[in-house]
Amino acid sequence: MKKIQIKKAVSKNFKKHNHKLCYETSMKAFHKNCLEKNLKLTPLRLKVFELLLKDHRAIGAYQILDMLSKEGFSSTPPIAYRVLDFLIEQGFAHKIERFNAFIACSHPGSKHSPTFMICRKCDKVAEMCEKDSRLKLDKKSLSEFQIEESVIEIIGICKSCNQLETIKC
Amino acid sequence: MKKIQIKKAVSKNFKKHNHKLCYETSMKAFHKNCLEKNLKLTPLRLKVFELLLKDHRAIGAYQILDMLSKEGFSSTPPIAYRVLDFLIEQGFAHKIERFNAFIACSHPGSKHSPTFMICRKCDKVAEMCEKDSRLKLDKKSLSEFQIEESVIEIIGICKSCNQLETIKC
DNA sequence: AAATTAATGTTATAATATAACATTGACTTA
DNA sequence: TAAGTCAATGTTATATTATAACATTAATTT
Ligand SMILES: [Zn+2]
Ligand SMILES: [Zn+2]
Ligand SMILES: [Zn+2]
Ligand SMILES: [Zn+2]
Repeated sequence: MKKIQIKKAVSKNFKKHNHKLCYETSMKAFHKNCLEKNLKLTPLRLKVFELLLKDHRAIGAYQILDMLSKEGFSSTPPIAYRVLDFLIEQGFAHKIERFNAFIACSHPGSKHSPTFMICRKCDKVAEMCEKDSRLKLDKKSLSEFQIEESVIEIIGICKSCNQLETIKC
Repeated sequence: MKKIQIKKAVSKNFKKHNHKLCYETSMKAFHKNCLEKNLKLTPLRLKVFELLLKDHRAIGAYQILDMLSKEGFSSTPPIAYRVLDFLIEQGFAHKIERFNAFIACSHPGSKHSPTFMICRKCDKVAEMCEKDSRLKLDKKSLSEFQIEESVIEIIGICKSCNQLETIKC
């Protein structure tokens, strides 16, 4: 039986959608990847990843610590930063540099340089897939600089927030 | 008499070059812009801009404070951050988000979203001009997100550092 | 000159992140 | 299985980056 995969644009993150499906798909991929790469999926790592998946919003390390504390986990700074390091290193999460905050990766499994769209009204974040975001650099620059990674963060207003604004007026 | 402007690629920032010329050109533009926009070019602002222009490297706020202190300026954190805010707001400087550090703008005069190439060996930074860096986003994303600004930071190894490495081997 | 505002000065503290070392628990391997 | 090893977590302390709030000074306007 063939799986039919309906490809959804990243902009769904900004709208109402079946988030349970998002969550479950990501969580399944997380489990699968950890198994394949023989990475230890500990309760702490699982919990932090769960928090990062909550609602397409980036969260700060200290917010994570608060939530860990409420759930009975130890919650001193290194606890959060170490798990975040692990998740980022393994390609399961990203840091949003602009906001010193963290979010689950939407295309997990290998390290990559993401492009984010970030709504400054609702704070929701969408990670674009590579084919939807291409940085075109001029030939000379490319020849003189060996690119290793990139930070691309687009800040603006998502359609939902924009429409709300229009209605208000 | 027509001015002949020899357009230099940003990659010059990574190489030996006539930096006195860089410095003077930028400083002249800073003075001119402040005059035109009726902005107060105070000793403090001038000094901070000067520091940011030093050598195509981004510097942190607390490094700036150290240097201000050595030059007899007051040097508590708000001193630096306020001047940096002014310079960024007016389009004379940028923050490199990835490193929480600041650098003079290479195309000053109006606010814009820069693209940086940053060498992780020598820490030198080059701000690309708009025509040399274009972010191509897919149509759907563009139609569903109103872009206001972007952070684009490319990290890698510059040609000079790369050659040094090769020679070493 | 008085009033107003912009810029700078100052004190305190918030927010983000890392260093260094201790403990625990799982996995080897003898 | 007991000893040894190593990865993960726990803990304390501290470093780094940034802002809030209010005071003073200098420039500009009235
Ligand atoms: Zn969702
Ligand atoms: Zn990703
Ligand atoms: Zn610029
Ligand atoms: Zn270099």
